[in-house]
Amino acid sequence: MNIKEIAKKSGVSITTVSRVLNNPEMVSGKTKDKVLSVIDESNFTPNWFARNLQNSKTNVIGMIVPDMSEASNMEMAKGVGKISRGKKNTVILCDTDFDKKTELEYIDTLIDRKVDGLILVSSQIDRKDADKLRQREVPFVLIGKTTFWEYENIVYTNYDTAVEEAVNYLIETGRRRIAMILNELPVLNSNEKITGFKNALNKKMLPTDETIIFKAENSMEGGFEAASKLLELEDRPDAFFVATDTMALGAIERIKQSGLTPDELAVIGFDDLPVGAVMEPKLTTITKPSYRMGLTAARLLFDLVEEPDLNVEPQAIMLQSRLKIRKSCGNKERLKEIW
Amino acid sequence: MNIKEIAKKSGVSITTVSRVLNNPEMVSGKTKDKVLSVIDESNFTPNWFARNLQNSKTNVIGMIVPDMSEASNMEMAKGVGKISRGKKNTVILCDTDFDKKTELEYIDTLIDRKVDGLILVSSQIDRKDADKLRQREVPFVLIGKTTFWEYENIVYTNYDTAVEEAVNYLIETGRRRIAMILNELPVLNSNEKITGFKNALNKKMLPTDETIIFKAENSMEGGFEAASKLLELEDRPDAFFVATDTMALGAIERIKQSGLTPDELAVIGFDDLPVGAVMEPKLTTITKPSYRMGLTAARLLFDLVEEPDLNVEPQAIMLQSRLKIRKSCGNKERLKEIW
DNA sequence: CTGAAAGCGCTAACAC
DNA sequence: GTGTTAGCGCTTTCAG
Repeated sequence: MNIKEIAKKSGVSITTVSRVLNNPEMVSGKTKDKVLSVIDESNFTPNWFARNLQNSKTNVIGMIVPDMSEASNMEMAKGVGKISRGKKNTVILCDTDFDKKTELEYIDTLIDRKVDGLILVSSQIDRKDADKLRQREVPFVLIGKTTFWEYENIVYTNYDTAVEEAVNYLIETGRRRIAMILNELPVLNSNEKITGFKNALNKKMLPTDETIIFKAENSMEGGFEAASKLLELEDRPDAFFVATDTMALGAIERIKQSGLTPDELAVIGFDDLPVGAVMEPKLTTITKPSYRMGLTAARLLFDLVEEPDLNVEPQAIMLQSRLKIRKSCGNKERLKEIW
Repeated sequence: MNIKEIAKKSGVSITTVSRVLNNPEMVSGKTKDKVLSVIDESNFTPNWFARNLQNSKTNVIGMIVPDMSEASNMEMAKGVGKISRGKKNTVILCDTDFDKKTELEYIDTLIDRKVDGLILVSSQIDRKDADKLRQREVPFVLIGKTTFWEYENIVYTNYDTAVEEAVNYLIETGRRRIAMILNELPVLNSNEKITGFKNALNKKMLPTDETIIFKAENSMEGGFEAASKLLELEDRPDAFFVATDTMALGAIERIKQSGLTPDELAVIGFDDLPVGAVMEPKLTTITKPSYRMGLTAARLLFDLVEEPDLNVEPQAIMLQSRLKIRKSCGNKERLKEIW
């Protein structure tokens, strides 16, 4: 079923059918109705490829994430999907498994597919890659900072200051030897967390002890093992800042085995996984507005797609992460806990 | 940059260029090298739409899931992505938010986009929809049973007998009044779990008490509230079978508040979320091979895509779910616990 | 308001 | 081995 047959059945030219589809206001009421009814009963939809051969928009956007099994990435994807659906767009979602080469390959494939725009989450591309991307004239929006984010369209959250706030809280509630358990990937995100961590210590004139900053795999096992090593230290820390809730779950499990209480050893995580609210002790964590970051990034992208000439300054939009204090830090007396 | 320019630069016809791209064995070594080098330095990639206008394969498959934030769905997606990537295919992933209308819309859009095949997870389509789909000649594979799965290509797991096994375990360890907390969505999956539940009771000649089968929203809050109501019953159950781990987390939180121990009130969940292994008490649950289901479904789909004429009988592939016993059921003496 | 005709970039008969 | 040419299904000038 193609436009030609529709034209024949309706007794008009293919041009007219095409216009009914694309510029209905140019067609008289009667012919329009006739053509529409024929289209309807033949249940015809125009060939997408033929259409796009003429180089209009494809109504497809690409989204690349490092890991689909990370809940926060999928929250973002839901946000993006929400907006896209409203715009009658589809989203191609790709998972790079944290591999930069894979990311670049996906970008190529997607551009081949002539996606109208790209959303890159925790991207590993560098400035050169970004410049190349710009030459290809595909608008793109980053979620999460990259090495060169200053003049890009980007939606990010304040990993650094959020961590700083958390560590600050630990210090203010009397902790003096604070260890960090850090996810290795994505690198940048991890670096930012370190920065926040050190800033907090510096500002309070506390020494930074690099030997109690542990890198670990972002899994419960990773957290468990890192915690094990930290607990065996002679000069045992009195608090852990753990850079992801997933690792924090493992760390807490290990701490429970050791018999230490939150008052003896505080733990703060990062991500606000739902489970943190029901575990024992409930996990103090940092909550990040993933879904809203997805919404925001998609809206920004569609602005770029729809008005490519507007040529506004690149937008850097920061959405706030914030500390959620729960029992895993002890201090019952000063605790207003939130589910 | 198009094939014509490449042809001119290489001093050959466009046909030859096309052949270098698609049937290199038909071209002599020298011309091939020449053309390839030109292609390379012009960094040209053939227009995907023009190519697909001739109706070959698009190398894109569609995958539709009810909810991207469900971990098991994303495990499946990872499995599908793994296989697709090996086949140089891309995957369009869509989230229906459990809405049948949305699912049908996505199916239409994807077919419009001429995807080579479709993977439908926990699909809500009925036999009529499936027949329509078949008329459109797009191969599809279901993951998880539908209302009419008998003669379809499908990868599923034994929700019913897995639940039966779990409930059986409860009975054999002395539980007599077993309540069920059930996710409402996806409906079919939920129905199967009920079947397994009732079968277990029937086979042991225990009465089924419909008043202690509670439907709940699949969230921790849903589980928490259902558990609350169940705990207030005069004739309090001595075990909960909770149809998802997420709800089980909420239920256990509520039970802990009540002070009851696993020996007084056993809980079994379903899904084997990683967190179940570190919570207190560790959650007895049913583990489902999501990733492998994704792999298997994708392999099956590509078989259909690559050999559409083979016309083999539809394949129904069952991958086994199994019970993982941990402390949330009490019975310390008979427990071999697994992380 | 409508139609004829020229492409869009590529593939695939069909010749040579 | 290579080139000529006719489409694929649609949009878009350009003429009526």
